[in-house]
Amino acid sequence: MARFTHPRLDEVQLATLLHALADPARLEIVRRLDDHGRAGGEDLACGGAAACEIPRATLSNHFTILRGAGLIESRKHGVQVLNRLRRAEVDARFPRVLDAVLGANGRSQAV
Amino acid sequence: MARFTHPRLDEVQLATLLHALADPARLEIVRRLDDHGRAGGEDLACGGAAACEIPRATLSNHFTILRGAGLIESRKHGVQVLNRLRRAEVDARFPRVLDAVLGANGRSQAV
DNA sequence: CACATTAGTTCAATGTTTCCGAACAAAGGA
DNA sequence: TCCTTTGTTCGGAAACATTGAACTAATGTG
Repeated sequence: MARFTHPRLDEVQLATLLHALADPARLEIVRRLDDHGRAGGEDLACGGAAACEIPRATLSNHFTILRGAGLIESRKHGVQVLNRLRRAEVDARFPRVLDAVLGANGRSQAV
Repeated sequence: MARFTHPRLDEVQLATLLHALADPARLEIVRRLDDHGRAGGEDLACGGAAACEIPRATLSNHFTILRGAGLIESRKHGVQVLNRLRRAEVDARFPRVLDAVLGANGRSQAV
């Protein structure tokens, strides 16, 4: 189990970020991490950040993609892996994109 | 050659929109259509909206994806197909998303 | 300490998308 | 009529996503 690798955000392309967000499950994960972060909560484990119907192998893959896009940072903590949104860094690199994507269709509108 | 079908934007999911934007070639097409629209220009033919190195079959596919995401409207005009960005409709459905995506990495920053 | 449990990862098979050359179609010219 | 230009469609190869099963690592528990 290799340690996680997190890209610097200036290495991340816009298309990569958008691709990571272009999936309902991953969008949901990012939303939960964002909500959780705003509420001042601790980082979320993979299981807690996603809907439970998703198979674990698939989930693991989703988190890998989110990491690769610079969207989340993961660290091991006991049995679990805790994740947090790299909000500030993403905002600095792609201003307003996360706000728009999360806000535009946050909870107010039908998806 | 069937007539093009354009979805209503309330039928389009955020993930679908993001997926359509999550490709450098398509992002480039959308940027050009946007620039062109802002400049008050006529609609752009498929060929004119994209980098010429892309094979035509691939291009055609890109345009199909953009249409399916509600991002562009296409109409036949002689031999060519003219395209325009459905800016107002996309903005109404997903406020700020296009602005952020096009603006955040428009021409000022390195991609 | 041995054994079980829990949370994720890796592997491998399968399924789905994407890419693109080649053949095709339709609209104008020459 | 035949040629050219602009896209589309087809079909096979390549790339990517999904997921069950086997695995690993941390941490209980008897």
